[in-house]
Amino acid sequence: MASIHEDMVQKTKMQIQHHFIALVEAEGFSHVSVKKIAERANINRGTFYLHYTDKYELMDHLQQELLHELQTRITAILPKEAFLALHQQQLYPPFVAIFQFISEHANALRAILGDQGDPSFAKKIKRIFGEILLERLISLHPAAKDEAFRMYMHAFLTSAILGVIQEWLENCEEQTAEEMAKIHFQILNFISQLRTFTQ
Amino acid sequence: MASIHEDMVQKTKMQIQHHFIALVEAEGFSHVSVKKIAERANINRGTFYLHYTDKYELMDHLQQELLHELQTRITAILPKEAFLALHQQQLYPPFVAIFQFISEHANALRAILGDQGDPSFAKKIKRIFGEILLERLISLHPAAKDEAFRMYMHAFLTSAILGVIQEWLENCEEQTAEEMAKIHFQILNFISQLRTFTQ
DNA sequence: TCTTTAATTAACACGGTGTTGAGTGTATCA
DNA sequence: TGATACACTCAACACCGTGTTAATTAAAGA
Repeated sequence: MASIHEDMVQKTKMQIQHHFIALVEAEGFSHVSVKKIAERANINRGTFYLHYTDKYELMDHLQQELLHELQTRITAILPKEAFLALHQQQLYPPFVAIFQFISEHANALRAILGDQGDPSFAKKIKRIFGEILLERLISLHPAAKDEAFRMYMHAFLTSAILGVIQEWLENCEEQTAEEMAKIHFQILNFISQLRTFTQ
Repeated sequence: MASIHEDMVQKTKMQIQHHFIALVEAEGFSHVSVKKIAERANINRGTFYLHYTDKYELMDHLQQELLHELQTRITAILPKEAFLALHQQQLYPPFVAIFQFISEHANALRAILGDQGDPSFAKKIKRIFGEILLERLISLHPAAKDEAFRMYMHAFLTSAILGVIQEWLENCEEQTAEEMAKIHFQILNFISQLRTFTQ
């Protein structure tokens, strides 16, 4: 086992994935062709087809890896503790960890969530955010019995969170993960004071 | 003037646009080909190229029309009056008008903003929402001097608003434009009460 | 040494692209 | 009524990326 053949396969796959990400980030998924990937990765076009059937399957594979990693990190968040930290103006480490993960995979995420990316991936991320984090929160509201309200509340908050992440990625992570967590807290504070400012 | 030739051109362009929208909604922009458009619209493929150089130019044209219409409707909103209406639990007509416009062009917007749509269009809409509506609001906050905070606050709110619109489009507008305006108010109320619920 | 396996190479049919040149039908105008 | 202007049709063209195939090379392990 662990033969050099398997190592070779892994190495080739890494090559393909790396240059695929770079190409999607630069030109957008729709303009990426198997031919270009092969040229950049210095492999024969036929070799690509030994590992993936499609550029679509490759994208899928990449997305599922990222989603799975994200999911485990989001699951680690305990809403009560998170809000406790918010009130005490303290950073909540599992929250920071998510921004760190995003920072580590900024290239891939920028490619998928960027201007020429895949809206369906954004939707999957929103679903994960929502299922794990928001359901309990939203259900506290009296209007939450209303199916429509829950649905749009969900869309509002998950889109907002993802929007901030996308903005961060676009700015090439000029802020550190800690700063992003702080900014999120500031935003939540601002929103909860909206009434004061507009009266 | 107003010759029958010009009428014919208009009719053909309408045909092309209509079937283009239907195809993008059904299969996603990347899977739409000029060939398919021509087949559906019952025109010769060559005729398409008499009017547009590309499927990309066609998409661009469609987007610019929608953006321009949206912009005029958003400009009609006066933030002060809007928030006055919010506090008085009243509907603000220019706000409702925007949801009506979206409803009227639901097919095209679903195609462009949907799962297989164009993320760059979403970004353009966010910019319009932000430039016209949010700048004055955000600048009221003490932390607004911080460039980064303004930027992310902007991303947060515009993404949230657009997210609700996208959810509405996905549900094939089961809610009326008035209901959507109400739901937006409910959401803002909920957010401003967040502290209460989490204490 | 012989086998296994990843990758290479070149060729193939297929399908969409964008362009061309010749031709059709209809409305406008002299 | 006949000329002409114009939108559109039709068929053909070279071009490019796709996905598949069969034959071949190179390197590792038994």
